Amino acid sequence: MYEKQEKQPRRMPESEELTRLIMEVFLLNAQFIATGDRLTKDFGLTGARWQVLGAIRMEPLPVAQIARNMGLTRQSVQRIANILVRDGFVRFRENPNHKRAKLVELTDHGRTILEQVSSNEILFSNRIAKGFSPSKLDDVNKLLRSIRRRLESALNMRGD
Amino acid sequence: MYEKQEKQPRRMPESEELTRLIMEVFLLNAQFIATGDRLTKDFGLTGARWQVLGAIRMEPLPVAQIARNMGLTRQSVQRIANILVRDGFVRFRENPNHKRAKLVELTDHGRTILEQVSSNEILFSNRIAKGFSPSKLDDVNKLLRSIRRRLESALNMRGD
DNA sequence: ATCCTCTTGACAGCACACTGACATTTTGAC
DNA sequence: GTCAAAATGTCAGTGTGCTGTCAAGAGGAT
Repeated sequence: MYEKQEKQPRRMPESEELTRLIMEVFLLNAQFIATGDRLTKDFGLTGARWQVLGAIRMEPLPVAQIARNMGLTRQSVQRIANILVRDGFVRFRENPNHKRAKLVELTDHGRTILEQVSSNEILFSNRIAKGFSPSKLDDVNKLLRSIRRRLESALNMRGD
Repeated sequence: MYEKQEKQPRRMPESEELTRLIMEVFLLNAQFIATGDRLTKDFGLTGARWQVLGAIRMEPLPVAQIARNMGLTRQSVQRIANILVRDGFVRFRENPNHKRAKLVELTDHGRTILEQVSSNEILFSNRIAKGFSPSKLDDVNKLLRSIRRRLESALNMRGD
């Protein structure tokens, strides 16, 4: 039917496994996001907003710094930060070191909520991870990281 | 400084590893998406549109069926499908078995482009996966899947 | 001090995915 | 056959992330 087969290159066995891994990562990523939303929605948060709160748990930071720490763009974090201010979890504070880059700081309410979500998250995470070998999980982490490194190198090489 | 520590529950070691795994999955997911966009953009596609094309490579399917196969919502796939029709990669065909659920079918142009992208993807994937043990990748897949299963169970249990 | 560069926040637009609601069609229980 | 339930497409709205562009601020070289 489709006679012009054009000789597709052969896919190596490890490449087939990688393809399955990609699908699994997509599904798992979706599940993690759903879980984060689920753990936070009763507190008037979402997964993304919760992550931003967590990023300033220790110390107030400017939006751009939060973005760098999280591997996101300034604009994405700015959008979240504005919502968090609107909803009272966070406030902007003058930055003595930089007039333009105001600090994002937890309000008392924000900190209280963050502590509660954290408690729930720890209990939930303990339950999910129970029975898995930490060293085996670490092996998985290392392998995933090495795949990611290869992808980053491959993409940054040629025409970005 | 924040004296009311409220006794946070203790996080188990395997839970700490799981937390790192979550971050790694987020980063890897982003990298996969970037890679997909990169492999397709020269052909007038995006990662998401390419995936839909791949879903009907073997046989035309209705939008809702594609969505189920890919783990997405009908509405998301419908949006992509409409764009693919607009751009000439795909057409809607009457479905003899179902008046409402039209079949999404590759056009000649769509199939040609898909073959080219597939060739590039196979070469790229072979290169990325080279040196990884297929059985080790399979182990990783299995572990990720089992984590996902646990999350799905945990979320579907209590008040969804 | 001046100039150039980088950083930062702000605004606009796009891609992708989700939910909710509605009408139409199909399916299945009766 | 009838009728309720499920599936399907459609429309509207939301959340999250991206890019690009612009002006204001900060930092460094001269």
